[in-house]
Amino acid sequence: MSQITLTFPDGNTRAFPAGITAADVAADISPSLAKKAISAQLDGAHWDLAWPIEADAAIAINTLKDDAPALELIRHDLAHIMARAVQELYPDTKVTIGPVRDQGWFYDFDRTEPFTPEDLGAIEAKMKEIINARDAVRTEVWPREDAIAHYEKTGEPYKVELINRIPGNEPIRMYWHGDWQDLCRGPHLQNTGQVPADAFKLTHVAGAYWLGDSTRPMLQRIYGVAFKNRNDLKAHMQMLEEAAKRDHRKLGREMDLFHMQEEAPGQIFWHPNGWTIYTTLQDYMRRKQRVDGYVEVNTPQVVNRVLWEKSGHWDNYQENMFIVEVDEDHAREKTVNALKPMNCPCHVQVFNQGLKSYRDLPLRMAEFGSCNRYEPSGALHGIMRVRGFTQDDAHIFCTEEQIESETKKFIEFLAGIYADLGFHAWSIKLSTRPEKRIGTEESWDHAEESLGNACKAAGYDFEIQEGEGAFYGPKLEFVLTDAIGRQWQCGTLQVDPNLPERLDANFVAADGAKHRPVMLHRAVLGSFERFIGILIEEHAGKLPFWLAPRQVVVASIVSDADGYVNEVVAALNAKGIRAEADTRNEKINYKVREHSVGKVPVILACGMKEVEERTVTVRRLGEKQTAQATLGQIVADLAAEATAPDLR
RNA sequence: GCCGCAGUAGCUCAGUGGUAGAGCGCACCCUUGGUAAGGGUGAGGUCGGGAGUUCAAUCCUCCCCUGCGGCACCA
Repeated sequence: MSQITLTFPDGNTRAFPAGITAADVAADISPSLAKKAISAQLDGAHWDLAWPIEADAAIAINTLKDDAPALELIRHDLAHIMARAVQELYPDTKVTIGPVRDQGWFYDFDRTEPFTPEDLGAIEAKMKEIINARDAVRTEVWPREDAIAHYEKTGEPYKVELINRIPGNEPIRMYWHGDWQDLCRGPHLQNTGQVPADAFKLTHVAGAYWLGDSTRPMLQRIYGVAFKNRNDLKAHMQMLEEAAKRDHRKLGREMDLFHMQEEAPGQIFWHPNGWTIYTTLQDYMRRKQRVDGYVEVNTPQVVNRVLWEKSGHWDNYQENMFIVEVDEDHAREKTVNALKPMNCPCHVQVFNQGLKSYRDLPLRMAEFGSCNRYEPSGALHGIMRVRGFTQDDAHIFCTEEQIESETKKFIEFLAGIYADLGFHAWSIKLSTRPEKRIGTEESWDHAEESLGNACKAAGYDFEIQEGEGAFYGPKLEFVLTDAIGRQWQCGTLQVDPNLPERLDANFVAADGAKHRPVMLHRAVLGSFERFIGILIEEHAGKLPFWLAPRQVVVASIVSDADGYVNEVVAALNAKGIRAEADTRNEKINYKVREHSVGKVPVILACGMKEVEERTVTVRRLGEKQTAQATLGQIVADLAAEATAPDLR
């Protein structure tokens, strides 16, 4: 029998017979390791303990202490355990796929009856039984035809389809624990008992299309989360509670920011408090854009279909547009218009007015463009995904040679804004040419290279998303990470040579001839509506002072102080600070609680002592301690604090 | 759009085949209280919309609308 050499993490090497398993290697090291072992890394690849090793390799034995492989295996085997539990409880159920995902896994089932929340409890109990049975996991590589025949016999058509989709050179691996059987590439734990029985939870059921294809059957997907121990599970459940507390829909109601109602689904009724955030943010963005060399325009909401036909939206995007038909007097046919779903075609119209010279480029044309899109009903979500919204949109008309420098300039612009708004963790993704595309390979090469170079020149790394670009050009996406670790794609920059072509935009170059400009579609926030939703969740409603809709409440402790309270409010208002008086017939405890719950950053309390000394007692949101300040001092301090970051 | 679940007072929710209830909020009164809910009284509901079953529907059935969780979508 031939020998192989395995190298251990400490650098030692040993010879073993070829075909030895990682389990044997672990047992050879120590019986305790053999028991604790869950899998191995073989030349970096995740390797099942039971798989034979046929060649020289670097090997490391994983135990539950190794987070990544441990969680991977726990979640993966729980998917199988859940599928077995489901089939034991509901034998008419057909299994499909069940991958590891996020903090857990899901498994899709085909069953006529819907799963109920009570069913989840029963499934969870059955899973615990299976774990406690400590059934050994066994896998075998089968010939493809045998596996297909097996699943045809057992009535699992989805498995047959999966096998047919596995590339020909890959082994068909059959999996068992107990008598239950599944198809799976592995690796797996040694037995079901290695899964912690108290660190997982089934979370919810939802519909999901087979293979993610909306033309295929809708399956039932059960989601679960799993960790290495009970405490981690508990921490995860607490994180979910925290996210629920931060939900902008809940805070929006509590802080009286906005509401939505069924006569206008996907559109927002902004209340005074919410609109204050909106306009404060918009004023800030407008100042930033002016400083950065943008011109601002405003273009029509309702535009005849003729323009949308020229721009290509009518063909490609019609089902997402609000169509407005107008029956004009004596007209044979109704005039057909659409609410603009985006601003770019209108911006080209502005560009096309008059003759443009190369000296006009780059031309940075911004609009806080109100757009309406008929989003699918299932996509709507609070103010994050709506049908009526305003983008911080701009189009940079430039030459191909200017793409790189304009992109670099934009990245720096965006970085400054994210920093001002308190977002320090963000990353860039570069989406490259998709399979279905227009344009020459040379222009794609140049555009992709320009975007990549611009990132590097600005000092940022980027991740490539192969084939994810738009059909007309590559794009950058800017992704924020929020306070509780969630990611939000906000900023974007897309290279577009297509629309100038379709709408016949041109400029006179130095050679005296007409040339086609390139458009860079770009946004920093994305939409104000969505970004404000993100801000609310990021700060759990406790917005920075300059953005807070109600910045200060001045509260009287006794009614004899009411006059002085009004004087303090007037002094603050005179400096542009959003301050209100609370002179209601309530105790100071009550007022403090109410305004704390309402996320007012500063409460100034005034009793007779303050009236006599012409001071205020300052209480900051989230702080138990109070401080004294003179009236003049607090007005000056808060005025400084209320200044937007770009004006400091 | 698809699958599932839900819709009762401004908010959070309970409830019943015989036309509804709590807490908070709101209004008024008492109370002038020093940093997260002082006390009392009162007003407030076409039980999401429509149709059906029934002597009788907020409750049962069907259709629609909206929301929630996913999926698909996000040019």
